[in-house]
Amino acid sequence: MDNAARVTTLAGEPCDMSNWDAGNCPVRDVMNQIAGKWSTLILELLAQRPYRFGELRRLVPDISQRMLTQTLRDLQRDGYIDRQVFPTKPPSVEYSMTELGHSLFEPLSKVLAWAGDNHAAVKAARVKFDASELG
Amino acid sequence: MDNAARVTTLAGEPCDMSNWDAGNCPVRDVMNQIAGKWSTLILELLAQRPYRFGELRRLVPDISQRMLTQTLRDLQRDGYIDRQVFPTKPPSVEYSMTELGHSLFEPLSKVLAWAGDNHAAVKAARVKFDASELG
DNA sequence: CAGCATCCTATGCGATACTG
DNA sequence: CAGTATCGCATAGGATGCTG
Repeated sequence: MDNAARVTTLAGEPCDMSNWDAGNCPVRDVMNQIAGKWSTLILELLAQRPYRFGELRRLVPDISQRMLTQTLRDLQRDGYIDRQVFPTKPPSVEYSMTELGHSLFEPLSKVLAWAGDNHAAVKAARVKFDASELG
Repeated sequence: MDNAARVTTLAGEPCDMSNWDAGNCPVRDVMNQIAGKWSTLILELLAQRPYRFGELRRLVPDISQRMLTQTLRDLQRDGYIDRQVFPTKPPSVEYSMTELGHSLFEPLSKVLAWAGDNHAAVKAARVKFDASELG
């Protein structure tokens, strides 16, 4: 086995790094989506309960409706959330998390919790690093 | 309490969404870094054992040395990895994961494992979604 | 209400060349 | 070997206006 081209990941899965393009490597293919600027926030909200488009917009005030639409579409495309249209007048659209989404959010929520618990340590590391960069 | 501006996240932490800029929201501040194209890959490698710059370069053949340098610097800045210079000739630099990095990688590795386990389901969801977009 | 279309800017990232 | 410096592109994302 060519050690320079193939490595065993901690997840226990061999991953051919000479072909680690986004479509071929599960890690990169999946992470690329949830790595978006707003994806984790939307997932965190929809993990609690379904929300309508306008509710999400109000809950995340600094998102443009362009990005909200696009993020929801991408998450729906990957199977994490469902989109249900109520043909009322005016129409209303409700987004909810799928089973696949919940199963992703289970480990993901641990990372988000880690971020909350260790944000101070990370910020402290940055200050220290930036200080040592001077002089 | 203004429900439109404040919500309780699943992590159990109130997060003022009217001020959810990257520097203020732990989730966004931490995720923004590990969301980079190469961060999770480098973390996955360094979680196993320390590596030198050139080794990482060979293990991830399609990364430019510019991005490898920048990714390593960013991860070091956030306190996830250490950089030790051996003043040999030619010099050699070894990167290793810190305790903070390992504590982050513990939950993160679960997400990466999820990606490996559910990559097929995600790809299937995409095919289904794209098909329903036509006609 | 829940979008889509258009335009524009910021920047992540790659390619190439040079250095202690 | 392990970087830095410069250039250039592709795309993520924001602002604004229009629609069923």
